[in-house]
Amino acid sequence: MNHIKHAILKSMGKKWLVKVNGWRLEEGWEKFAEEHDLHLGDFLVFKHEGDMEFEVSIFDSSHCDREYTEYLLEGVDNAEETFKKVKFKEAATHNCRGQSHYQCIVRPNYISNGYLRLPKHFAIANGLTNKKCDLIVRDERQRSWNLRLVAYDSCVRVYGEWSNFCIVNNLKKGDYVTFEIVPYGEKICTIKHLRHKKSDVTTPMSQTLASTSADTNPHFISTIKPYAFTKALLVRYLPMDFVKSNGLMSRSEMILIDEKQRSWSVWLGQTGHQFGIKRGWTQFRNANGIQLGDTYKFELTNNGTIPIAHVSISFISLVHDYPKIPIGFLKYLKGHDQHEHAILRSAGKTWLVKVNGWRLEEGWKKFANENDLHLGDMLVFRHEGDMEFEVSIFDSSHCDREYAEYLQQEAGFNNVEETCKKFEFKGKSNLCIMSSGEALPYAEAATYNPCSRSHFECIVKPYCITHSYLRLPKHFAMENDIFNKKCDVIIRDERQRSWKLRLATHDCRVHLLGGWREFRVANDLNVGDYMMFEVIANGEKPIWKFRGDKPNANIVSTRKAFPKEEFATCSSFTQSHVECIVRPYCLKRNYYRLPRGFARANGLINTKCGLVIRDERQRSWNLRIDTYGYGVYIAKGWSKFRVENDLKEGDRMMFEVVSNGEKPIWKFYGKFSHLSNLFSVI
DNA sequence: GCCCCTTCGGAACCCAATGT
DNA sequence: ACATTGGGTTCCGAAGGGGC
Repeated sequence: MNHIKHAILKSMGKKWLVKVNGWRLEEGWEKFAEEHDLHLGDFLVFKHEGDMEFEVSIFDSSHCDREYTEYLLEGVDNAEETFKKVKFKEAATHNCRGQSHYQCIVRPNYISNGYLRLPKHFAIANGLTNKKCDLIVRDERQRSWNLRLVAYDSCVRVYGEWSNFCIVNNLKKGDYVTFEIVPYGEKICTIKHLRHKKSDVTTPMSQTLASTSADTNPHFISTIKPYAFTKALLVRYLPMDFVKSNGLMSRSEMILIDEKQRSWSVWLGQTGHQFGIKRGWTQFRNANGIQLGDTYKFELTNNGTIPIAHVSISFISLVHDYPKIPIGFLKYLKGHDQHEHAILRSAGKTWLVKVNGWRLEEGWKKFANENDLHLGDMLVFRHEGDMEFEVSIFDSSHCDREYAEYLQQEAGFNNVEETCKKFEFKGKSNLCIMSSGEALPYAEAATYNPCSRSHFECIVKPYCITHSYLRLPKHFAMENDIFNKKCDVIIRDERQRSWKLRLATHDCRVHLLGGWREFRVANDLNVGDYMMFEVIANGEKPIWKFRGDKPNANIVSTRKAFPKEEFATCSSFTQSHVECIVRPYCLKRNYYRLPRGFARANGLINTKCGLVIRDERQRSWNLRIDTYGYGVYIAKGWSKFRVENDLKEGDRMMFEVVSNGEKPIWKFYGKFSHLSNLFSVI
């Protein structure tokens, strides 16, 4: 395999040549990703067809093959032909947003006002400005509402049955809803209500979480016991060997990530000899509809100060219970609802499975057992028509099970060509996931070294709080080619939450904005706090990792050496006085730069003239005032003055303008090492 | 359904410190 | 002597929110 330099990716009848460097897809991959509009959370299946040619299937958040989804949008109604292409996957993913999507948190006035206001960018992107037209909103249950879209006052609003829509869909303050524009005739456009769910404080709208890792983290599998339904304050016990082996006894807080990738903050604590979740469990249990007897996997994915655990239930139910065909896929099976059975095919064998209300029932367990399904396995169902599905099974090695078994038998295989014929592997479309510590291919994970990646460290400045952006260091911007680049950036924080922010260059500086405030608040960043951003992937949508704790020695920015109260290096308390601090450059160079305000007030802008400075002991020095570019300086004679007054870095001094003629005369009030001294003089 | 005031986000500008 | 960089301020349009 090492000699292979290129791979050919095939999708939708087209081919892309991609450079292979070791085991990494490099040159050409970005083009492939761009042309397929890949998003974070999309899921790819690579089927090797020999000679490094891969047929790539792309799955998006609807659980359905992208190609088929696009086909549907075109309004084609040839069901049988279409079903030949249909696939769905049974795995948690996240949502991706495009211009035709609009996501918002429901505000109280959305309901009380009786209208919904659409953001301008969304309205423009979809040609809804300057338009008055009828509108149909269809919800997840295919119910329709007739609404009226009205644009005026630079706003686009939706009236009509909006109130009814809110009531029937039980929309409340804090819920978030997603709309997708679906073309439907000339004058009527359909905004399709995709979904709504309660947002919680730990899950801001902008966040989209990374998927869980491969099956390599400490975990245990258990069932929900009756005590999980007792009083909220009682401990929801964790197995003690798990607790001890992972050092959880010393922790008081934990983040649980559920299958919808929502994060939940819970308190840990001890009761007698038991240890477990004290607070927060009830909310987690209720929100996830956890029932007595449910089997679940508790996987510790990060064991930092605040450990992070992924709790999954439906993976297990795939094996022990009866799986349900995803809602998103049901619409593609229209016309097949009279079928009582489905045929599943895998590895050349077939299983007859009873279908009840789109749930796979009788026969499923046999299929699961005979295919030895395990927690974390992923299945891809390809509908071949007439409710016959070809099922591909992927295990935690990311390889098709059939192939993995072959590998085991043929350990140390040499017949690459023969093997590759059967080979399929899957990978997250986004390099972020591929390169994250947990999800790296194993060989790569072992050599993962964050220090080798491009990163920058900085301190939170006051402007970061008062303004909604962070300026990025120039060297970092150049190094990562983000100068003059306008794009989204995904930042994954220490709690494994992902944030979508934006990069933009203004005034020759690259800014991190569009969600900066939200990110800062959620990560409790305040003036003086340390921050480190590390580049994980640097494509069209860069992905960075954020760290808020300093890994080692103090990091002091050059400007940090002068705390906030000293930042106003010179502040003239009247036009004729100036207080100054001796900066390092004043010692290295033969000049001192005057504050522009003071220079302006005393007519010194663009001036070159002599200057006399007298001290309190009536000693005097002849100096010169000079103008270089934008600055006004005390130039010639400065060094002598500095030495004779024994000025050192950090010393404060004050000058008073005595006369302002052709050769100004200033009075020097000596140096003050401390602010208090300065005040006593004033 | 319309209007108007407030708040927010972000682009542009100003200025000081320091690098070359 | 000029260039570069970083921190801070100002201004203005867009969005939020509430009254009628």
